[in-house]
Amino acid sequence: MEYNFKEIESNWQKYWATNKTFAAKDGGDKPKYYVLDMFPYPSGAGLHVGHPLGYIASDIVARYKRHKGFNVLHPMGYDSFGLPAEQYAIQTGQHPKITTEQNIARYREQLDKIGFSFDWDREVRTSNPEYYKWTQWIFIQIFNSWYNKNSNKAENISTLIAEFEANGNTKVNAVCDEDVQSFTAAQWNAFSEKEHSDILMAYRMAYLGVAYVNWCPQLGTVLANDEIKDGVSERGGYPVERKLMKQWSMRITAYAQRLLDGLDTLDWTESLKEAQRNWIGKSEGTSLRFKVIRHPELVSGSQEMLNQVQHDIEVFTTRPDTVFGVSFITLAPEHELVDLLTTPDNKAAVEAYVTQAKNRSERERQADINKITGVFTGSYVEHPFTGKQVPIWVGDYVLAGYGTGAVMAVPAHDSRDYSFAKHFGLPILEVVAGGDLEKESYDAKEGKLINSDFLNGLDVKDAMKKAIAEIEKQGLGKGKVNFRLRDAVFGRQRYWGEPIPVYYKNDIPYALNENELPLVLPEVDKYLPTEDGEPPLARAAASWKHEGKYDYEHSTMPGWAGSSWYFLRYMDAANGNEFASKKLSDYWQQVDLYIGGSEHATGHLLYVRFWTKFLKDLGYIAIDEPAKKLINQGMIQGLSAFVHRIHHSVNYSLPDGGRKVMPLPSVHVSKKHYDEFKLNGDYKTCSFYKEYQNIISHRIEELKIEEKTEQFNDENFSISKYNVDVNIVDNDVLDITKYVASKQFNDYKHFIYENEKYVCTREVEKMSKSKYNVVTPDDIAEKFGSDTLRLYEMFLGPLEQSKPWNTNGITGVHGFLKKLWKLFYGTGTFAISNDEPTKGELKTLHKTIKKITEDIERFSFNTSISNFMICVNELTDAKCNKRAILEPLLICLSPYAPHIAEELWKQLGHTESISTAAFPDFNEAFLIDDNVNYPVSFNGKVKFTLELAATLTTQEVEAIVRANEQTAKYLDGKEPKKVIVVHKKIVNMVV
RNA sequence: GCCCCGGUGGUGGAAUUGGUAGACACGCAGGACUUAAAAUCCUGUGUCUUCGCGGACGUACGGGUUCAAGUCCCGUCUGGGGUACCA
Repeated sequence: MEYNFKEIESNWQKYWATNKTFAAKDGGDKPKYYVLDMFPYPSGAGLHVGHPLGYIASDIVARYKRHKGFNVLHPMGYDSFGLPAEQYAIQTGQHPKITTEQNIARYREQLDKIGFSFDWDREVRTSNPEYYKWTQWIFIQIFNSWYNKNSNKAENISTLIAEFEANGNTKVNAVCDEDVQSFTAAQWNAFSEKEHSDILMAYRMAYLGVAYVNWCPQLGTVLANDEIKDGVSERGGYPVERKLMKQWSMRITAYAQRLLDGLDTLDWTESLKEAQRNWIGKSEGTSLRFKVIRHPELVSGSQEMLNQVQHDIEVFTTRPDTVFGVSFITLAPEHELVDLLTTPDNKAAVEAYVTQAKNRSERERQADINKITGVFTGSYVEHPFTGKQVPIWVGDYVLAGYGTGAVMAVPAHDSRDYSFAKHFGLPILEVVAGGDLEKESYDAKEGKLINSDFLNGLDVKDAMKKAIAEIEKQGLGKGKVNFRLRDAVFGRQRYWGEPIPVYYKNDIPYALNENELPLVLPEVDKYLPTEDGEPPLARAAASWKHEGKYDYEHSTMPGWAGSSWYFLRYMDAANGNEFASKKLSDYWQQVDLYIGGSEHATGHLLYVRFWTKFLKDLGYIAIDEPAKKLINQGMIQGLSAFVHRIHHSVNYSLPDGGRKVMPLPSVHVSKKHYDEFKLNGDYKTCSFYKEYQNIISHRIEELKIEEKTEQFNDENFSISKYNVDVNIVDNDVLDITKYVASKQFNDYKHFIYENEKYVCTREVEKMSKSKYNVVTPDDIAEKFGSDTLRLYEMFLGPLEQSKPWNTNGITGVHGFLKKLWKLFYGTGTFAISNDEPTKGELKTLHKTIKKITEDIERFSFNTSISNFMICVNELTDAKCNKRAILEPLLICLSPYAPHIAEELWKQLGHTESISTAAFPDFNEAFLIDDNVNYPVSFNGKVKFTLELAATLTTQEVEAIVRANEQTAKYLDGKEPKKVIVVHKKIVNMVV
């Protein structure tokens, strides 16, 4: 019987689904293991061959762990809210729910074909009200929380209110807005409800606040920093501008330090942890206040202005050691003191500058990042140590949102300050020796301090300590830590997302009660903003109001809301009373292995860690990191194929004196000819010229007859390349029949071959429809079967590495499966022997068990495929069809190629799925060799090998090698200086 | 600019702890079977040199440590990814 993969695979897929073979048990004696793939967004294009790469790897681990006696949780679901479905809805008017369902159905069909061992009973969809009910519930918990710096935890807001009622806010140590006023208990108790709400808002972990946001007009929504790439939106590539807006945000910054510290406990790749560290961006330094010098013209102003001018300018610096090098202060254009400090002479210039700077979009700002702009305010501060006057400038290289929005500029030791100073001719004061300030600033944190009063002679490190001590002693500021991480904007002005469970009564936002959840996404007539710019939810029917009268919040949650806790829902997917019961989340704990793309480094993977820590703080779960181990699978790029077509026309004279240009028949040339032409440029000297001439000469002869002319000149010759569908290219060779049959290329039927084949050129590009280089898993499964697809995707190379999809080697793995099949069906019918295996056969088997186990444990799937091949090659050579060998081998193979393994397992007489079989134990005894093949080298270069008994001691080995006749040849009569014998490894003689 | 990860035959890649570089697979060449093709099987295949035995070279480049380096150290080049006025 032939290896009929189609029948085998569809049979077993049905069997697994019917018997719920891979349903996880919520408890039991077995240890648990949780393998998770990153949540897919079901896009309209379906899966291409790159998507399943990680799923195959995680499936191998899941199946392997089952064999190893673990209770495995391996679920799958869909992150089904999102922009593409909504954009499509706007264009077509079709409800995003419908598109989403269609896309999910297509995904499911494709996933099922690959034979994954998912527990589909636990499937979740973020757009499902039973799911987003709990996303909303978590939002409410976050809304009802504040961050207590004393306990270093999020706590219920009631503990904060109790504190306010007892002591006001003077003793509270909380993460909150910068500008909270202090109040006493008496004041608090006298405040109105609105005032209470406003004050609490400054402390809530989910809060409504005014902030600069990234506004994307084309998408009609705000975006988070991680949703913007190169100044344009990640989805769609539209421009983004800065806009001051009232927005729901999450106080993720409260967790900055814990998010940073937690990384050290995680088994994630270093590059991913680095990316998060950079994104969190911790920097240690000090705050420092500069006293503003009263400018006579400003002093004569109003009393109010006078009071405000007495404000100090506070800066944040990581280089307090360079304080004597300060030669000016720069404020961000948005800095609140800019107006007040600007003298009348400078008013016009400053106002113009500030307006222009504020209106610049993110993209413009990035485009002329090297353009230095700024303006002088006319005011000065006093240097805290020297008492000298230091001018105050405004410059947009200073960011309003970071630190205090003001910097002390030390041009000698900061490259940005340096450029600014050079451009505007400001002084550059050297305070750390070692640089050449004519050329550039000296930013390195090493060297001795000079020109710095009490810091002179100190190293940078010591100077920093001393400077901070002095600043603190004089009350000018204090040591401080700053993070680059910003609070996460949580509202989106879009339709297709979770409604934020909040309503407004008398302009005060209230969270819904838990028993009012879910707040179901209402129907709307159009998926666009309203005429006055309100989000689409404002289009909902007039009855969509809380208690029939109060407006609900009109913005929806961002894409990352639903994916920030989905790993918990899988633990208890059907629970209608809780997001997940404590009992089950205690049982499943955290994800043991998480596989997904590195593009989520600073988005999803940061948010999910944030929510996990939050839920832990409130005692809902026991763990504070979502995933212990994480692997980033590499991207699979497309490998485009090109054909090369000659464009050739001749320009000739007609007998009547006129001229005419006539194109010649278009001819395809194979890769070799194209390369040759590219190299020498003159087609007439190329090797294909003769053949080409044969093709076109007919046409030229015809022209001669038609037009009665012989004068051809001004030839125009070029070769261009065209994308050709990669699915009709096999090992770079074009299937001419299919190519000619394809509509697009119908007209060009002339080919110049090489070795009777048409060879395409190839290039690595992104996989996309327009480049004709998309390969779907369906195509491969159809042609070779899913087991081949699974093996081949793994065989391609290390999981983490990015690589182009190239089917050149796929026949190799397919051949391997056929060869395996032949071990059982060597004679044409199923034949298996119950004989005792030989020593050699046992060695082959146990070598394989050992390698496969090691390979899976270190996620090196490509090498395990090679090891299987070696094993089957050896067993084929030994003509081995013994049950004692083949049965354990099938179990080893079943995580990789489950369908064929199940089928042969059944043929062997088993009635239960192979997935229930225990992984074979490896026995060292079968691997011990009697002999060792010692390579003998001279000066490190191997010259010959000697097969010696393994029991020999190093001394004995040395004696034998010395006595060997070949050794004498290489020693040439000399005594070796030294002989190194590494037991069972190598012999090296130094001559 | 800064940070991270790479660079090994014609190709994908292997070499897990410093111990025979190139496993396995593709491709290519030759052969067997076949009327023929497909499929299958066998042999060879890093480069240079030699009729052959053999010899020399060889893991981006230049140095170093070591009996021994793809592997460790220093410097350079180069590809990919992340990030960017974050004070």
